[in-house]
Amino acid sequence: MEGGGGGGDHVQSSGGNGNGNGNGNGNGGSRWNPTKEQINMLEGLYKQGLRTPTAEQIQQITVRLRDFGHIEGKNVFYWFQNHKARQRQKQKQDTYAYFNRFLHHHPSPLFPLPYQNVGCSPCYMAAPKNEGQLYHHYPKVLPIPAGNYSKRPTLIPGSTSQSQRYNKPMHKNQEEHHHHHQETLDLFPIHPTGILQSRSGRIEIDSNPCPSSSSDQNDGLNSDTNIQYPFFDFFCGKGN
Amino acid sequence: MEGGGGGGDHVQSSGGNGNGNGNGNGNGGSRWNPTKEQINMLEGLYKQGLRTPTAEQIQQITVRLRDFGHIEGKNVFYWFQNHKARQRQKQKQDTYAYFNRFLHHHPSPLFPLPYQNVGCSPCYMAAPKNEGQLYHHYPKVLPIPAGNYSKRPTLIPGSTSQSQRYNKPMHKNQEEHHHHHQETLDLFPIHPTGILQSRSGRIEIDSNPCPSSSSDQNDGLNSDTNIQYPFFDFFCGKGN
DNA sequence: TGTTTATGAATGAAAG
DNA sequence: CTTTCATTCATAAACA
Repeated sequence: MEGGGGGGDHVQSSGGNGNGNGNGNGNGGSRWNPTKEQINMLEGLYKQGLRTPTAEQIQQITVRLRDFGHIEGKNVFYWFQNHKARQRQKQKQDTYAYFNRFLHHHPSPLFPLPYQNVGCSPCYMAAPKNEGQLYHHYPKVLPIPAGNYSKRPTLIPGSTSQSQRYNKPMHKNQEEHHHHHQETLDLFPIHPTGILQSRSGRIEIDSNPCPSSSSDQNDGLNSDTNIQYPFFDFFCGKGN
Repeated sequence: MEGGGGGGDHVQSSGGNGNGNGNGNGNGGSRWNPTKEQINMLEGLYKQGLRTPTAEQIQQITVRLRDFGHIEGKNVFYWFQNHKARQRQKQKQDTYAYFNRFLHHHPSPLFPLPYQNVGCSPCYMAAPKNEGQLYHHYPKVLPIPAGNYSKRPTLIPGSTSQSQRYNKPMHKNQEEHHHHHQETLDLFPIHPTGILQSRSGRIEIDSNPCPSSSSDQNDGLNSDTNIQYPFFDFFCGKGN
């Protein structure tokens, strides 16, 4: 939408065609190009209130829409994401314009002022420009005191006292604290020969060349599933 | 990776270093824009098994990557978070798609059987060039075909599952899967009156009275705007 | 056919 | 860790 907004109407004649999609088969690699039917259905769902379908819903929708042309789950997902975001964006502009007018010259009291909180809260209320929807958007609270990111000082459950986690992004201050110290040794040892055995924080140098736990799922789990001894390899440019 | 969409391919040959980032110094309002080298290194670490670096590791990595452009600890932190989450999402979607096909043979003359994988992994899913890799985890295949697949309505490459609790909380009893008449039932119910249950949070399958947990902050609409009961209307052509 | 608009895709950042 | 939001890139489609 950055384009600014024209009146474009992507009418794509997918009329009776099974798929107006160019990549229908060859998988051309191009991006998904929804057919008119698909768009219609998606919009219908959106209008009905669907905004963030779950994975299952997405699958179901995908299956349904597949009758009208090639489509994948991610297409549906992205469609909703984009549509929602752009609707919001549009509305934001409208809201802005609305207030703009309002602020400039106070019109008569008969215009549909959303609520009473005009100008009381830092957040702006969406203009009443609902397309006959049952809901309105934008309750959105204002940007918070953008302080530091570490709002969650909690250690990862299960993390050992020693292995401190990177709770949250910190201020750009402390990170550069130390200059190039040699503490990088742990992670980026320079000696090609040995693997360090000290486990700094989470890095765990395991002499075991083949950890059995490679379940992707648990990777973030508290266990030290991540064995990253080979770091030095990577950074030393010597794969092995 | 960045190639596809957002990241774009801003070829920022970070060669000259300095920083391919736009936010150089002026306070940089922009977000971090990783250089190719940075991405490569991060991916290398990821492939080596690093998934949730500790604060220290993040520091070290940051310092190292800084040679290739501006970067902060939080960038590294977020990168790993996102990368991991998205890898997982992909996997999930694949899983869904897989089962989806599995459950009901989709008779699509147009689509050859093997189109399963979403062709989206521009970068991260690069070819299996694990030369220096000691092990990689890409479970890709799903285990447990037995049934218990829907442990949680997670998402697709981004699908969103908000109120996951509603999805299928009643498995406890049935232990194993169940008859999926048609996965579409949830989304496209056929009952004529579906509109009763005001707010089923998300699409609700069986008459589970989901609590009014408005946990989802929603994408912007305040109330649980996602009312999707009328889906059937739409898809049945009756609603409106 | 070149320019503009609309929108699919991706991903950094952050909230929950 | 999970989910959502915002921003940006890339490109098909519409337009002149």
